[in-house]
Amino acid sequence: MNSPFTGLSRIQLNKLYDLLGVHIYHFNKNQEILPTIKNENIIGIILEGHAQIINIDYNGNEIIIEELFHDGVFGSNISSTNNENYQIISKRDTQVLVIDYEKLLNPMNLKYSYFNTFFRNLFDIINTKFKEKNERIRILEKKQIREKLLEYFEIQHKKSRLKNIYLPFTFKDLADYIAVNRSAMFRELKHLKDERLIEINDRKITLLYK
Amino acid sequence: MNSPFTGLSRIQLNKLYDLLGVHIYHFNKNQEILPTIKNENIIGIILEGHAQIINIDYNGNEIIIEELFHDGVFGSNISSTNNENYQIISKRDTQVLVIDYEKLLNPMNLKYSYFNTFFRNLFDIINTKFKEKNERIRILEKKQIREKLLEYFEIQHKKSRLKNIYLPFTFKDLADYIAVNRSAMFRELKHLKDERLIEINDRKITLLYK
DNA sequence: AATAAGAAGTTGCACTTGCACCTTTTTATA
DNA sequence: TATAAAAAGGTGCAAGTGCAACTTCTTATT
Repeated sequence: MNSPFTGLSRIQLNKLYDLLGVHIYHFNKNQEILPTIKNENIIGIILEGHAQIINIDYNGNEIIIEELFHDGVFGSNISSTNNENYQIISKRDTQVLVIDYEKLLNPMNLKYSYFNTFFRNLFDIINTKFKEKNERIRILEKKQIREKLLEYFEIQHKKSRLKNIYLPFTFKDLADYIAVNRSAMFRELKHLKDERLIEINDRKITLLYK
Repeated sequence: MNSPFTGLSRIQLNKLYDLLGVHIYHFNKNQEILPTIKNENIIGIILEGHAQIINIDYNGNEIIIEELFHDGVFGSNISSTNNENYQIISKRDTQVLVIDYEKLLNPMNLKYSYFNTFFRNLFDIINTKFKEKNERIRILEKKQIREKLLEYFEIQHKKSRLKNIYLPFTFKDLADYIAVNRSAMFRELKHLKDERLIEINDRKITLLYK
């Protein structure tokens, strides 16, 4: 259910490609994706590889907005990519499928069952992304680092019901994700450790209060 | 294009209601909407009135997540409402149309052109909301109040291309939106005024640096 | 295996912010 | 139109945080 192509046969997939007039682009490691594919509104799907949506503010700070892997969906209307301050960078060899947004919304498409399947999948994926954005906002709304961390733990805990949280990225990335200074975050993590609320082993965080 | 029902005739609308087995609920001012309508996954559309999605954290602070007016769309998968910390409150007499999410995603629906029109509209609305969330994240990521304000001004300015920004809500709401202390925000607004970067008249903010 | 690059971890200091607590002004409601 | 409630505006102070500047540890890359 996490792939936009779930429920489509190989034949249907080819028909879909024809219908939408898709293009497939190849990128090497550390290439900028947007300048190649961007013409007005598009939706991109990562067929293979790994890319990051990165925001660069006017101080030159880079913030990872989103990680894109196999079947990851991005686009001017879906992700934060319709702004000059955003880049998408391939982190290794990456294939990207590009669909024109206008072609996607052509009502004529709706005659074809394979399109409707695809569109429904896309709808579901975007809803999932939406939830993830809301999760992040819930964290960012918190005013203190401690509260942000505890909210992050809370969200992860509710997903797995486990006391252990395995960071899917580095602590530096976590600091970026909750939008605080890395050193200040470490200081607060130390406080939480000292108060025996958490334990940290590599990227495993154990919630002792759960 | 902002209504989920754009492009549908009255007859088609009734067919759509039948197909999706919708329910319409009425709320008076300051009633909680979710307890009445919530059973698992739903999508709600405000037919008339005004409601707010509100988050209440463990300190009892209320944060307005979203304002919902005529044709406003919310739901467990679309908005932040699938969490016990969220409430939707009607701010005046309000009519809400409720659709079961599972029924919405029934592939059989796709045979009907009026459904496909509706679904396409919904897709577009959710994409718009997605953009709005990303805008807010861009603000919340900023570490300082000044930077948050300037980012907020920047986003509003890019939309209208005007030097004047008209706040769609109170300054208190703005403080909540950018997730900072109200007094601290006022202090920073004062600094910006003193430096002659902005002027404030009621809810009109003039950007003197543009 | 050597070197470089990045992540993890720590600390002092200055600046920023949240918070509590005011006053004044505006808006809503009996 | 009187009264209450909410918003706007302001200030001192303590606490929290960003930032710079390190060291140590781990992971890539030649």
